[in-house]
Amino acid sequence: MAKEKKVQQITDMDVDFAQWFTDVVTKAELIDYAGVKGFFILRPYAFAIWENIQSILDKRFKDLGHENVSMPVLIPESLLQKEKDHVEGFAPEVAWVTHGGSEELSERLCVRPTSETLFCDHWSHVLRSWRDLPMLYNQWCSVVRWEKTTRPFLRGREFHWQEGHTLHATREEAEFETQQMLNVYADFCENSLAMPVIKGQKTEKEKFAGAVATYTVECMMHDKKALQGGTSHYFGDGFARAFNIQFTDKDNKLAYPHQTSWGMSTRIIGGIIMTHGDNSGLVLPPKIAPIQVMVIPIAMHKEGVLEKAAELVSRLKVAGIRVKSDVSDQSPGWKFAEYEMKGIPLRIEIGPKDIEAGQCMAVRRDNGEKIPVSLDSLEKRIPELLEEVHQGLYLKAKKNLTENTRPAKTVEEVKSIIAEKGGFVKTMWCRDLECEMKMKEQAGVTSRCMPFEQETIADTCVCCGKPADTMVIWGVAY
RNA sequence: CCGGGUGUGGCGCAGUUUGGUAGCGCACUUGCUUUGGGAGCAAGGGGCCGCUGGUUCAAAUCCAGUCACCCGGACCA
Repeated sequence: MAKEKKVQQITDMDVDFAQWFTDVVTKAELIDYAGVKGFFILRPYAFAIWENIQSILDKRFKDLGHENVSMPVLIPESLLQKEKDHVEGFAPEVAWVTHGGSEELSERLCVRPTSETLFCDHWSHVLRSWRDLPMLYNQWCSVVRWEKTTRPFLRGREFHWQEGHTLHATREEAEFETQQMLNVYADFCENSLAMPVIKGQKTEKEKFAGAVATYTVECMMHDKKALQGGTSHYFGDGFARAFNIQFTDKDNKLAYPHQTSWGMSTRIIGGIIMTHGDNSGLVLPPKIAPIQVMVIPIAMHKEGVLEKAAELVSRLKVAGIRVKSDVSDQSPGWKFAEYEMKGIPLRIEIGPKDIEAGQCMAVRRDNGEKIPVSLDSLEKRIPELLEEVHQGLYLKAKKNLTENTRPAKTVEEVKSIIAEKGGFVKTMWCRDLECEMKMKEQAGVTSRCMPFEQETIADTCVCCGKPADTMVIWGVAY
């Protein structure tokens, strides 16, 4: 009976995945819709997740020598225009500011969709010598892109992200940086978010506007669609030339620096939800969960229960666990369901019977397993259990990715795999844009990436049959 | 941008066909009893029926317009 009531609250994910997602983001109190289409309020619980993501990434960036800065929110039109490919890529989806107060501006200003042009303009002012390099900058901010279709976390007209921008003396250094930051994202996804990734390079068609090369970590969601987890671009010196960024090198010659940028956004929270969530709601990976352990006292009115619960909380806090207890007068069953909805990785039940037995009951959110934990070993067992939840989530997601990535040799094969099973398809490809377009038209898939870990599926392109030595992962993307 | 859907206490909805005192469930407040999977009883509070105009003695309901959001598609680093 209780079960029935529970599932009535949110749509079954196997019936309507999109509706399930909407239900979860609202019922777990992550977002609220704002007054303007495509703008979302990140409620405290969602922002706490983002802050945990920020603090882990920010530390890694700084450990690698990056510094945080803040660029303006507005870009003059003339500045945006400077790099041809870049403006072509972004102009259709920028928001314009045309008035200051009641006065029309002499030049319209766009709300930044990304900050390459701002960094470039700044660097053209301050860069002098090879001794100034590398410049390793990052900023945490929000950007605006006037999307037509919007969804919480996945596609908003405003979204929060970090954008790293770096400037290097040589091509080699910049390329190294690009790969290094891609690896930071891959490691973060796998070890902090329990989301397995495929690392690879984007095709010409899918690469960033103005980049020489774009790299990505691609994730597979529970519904087998693809989500880009993070992205890292190598720019060569194209932007430097367009913005006239030059430095005097060791030989006293003027040179153009090589540039990178890389980013991860709040979209990854959508990825977390769609990777780990289930029909009871959200499931958060322990490393970024705002509350890792929720202590629920049972039969609170009984002597000593509340005191014992408070003792567990303070012991776990000292042990470095993000822990809370719920001593409200809701029934235990209500609390169980509530904190499952909110995705808290571990629940601890403590009642008179437990106290008598010198234990508490830990319940894993990922698989529902109930584990008696001796109160003596609390500080040791709870972190272990959190790690086990992380592993459990990772392995489940990995299994989903592996089992739903299939090789194919013909377009027909791709088409039927996508139609019948979904997921990723790996095929050989001749690198021709025409074949890539055909895949979209005929099979409804876009290229996700050319994985670093290449395999030989066949000798010829899946589409045109010409000789091909590049393996591409195809899929339907968010 | 195209198609579909929805706007009624905080949330979810009924009421609209056939105009006539604005209702239900959850949530909220107070009290008592409960507490190992969404507790029970009792008493309460809370509404420009998205907005604008029209028809009418009378509009949540009919008509016209408009706005917003959701879903799908197209589009989109």
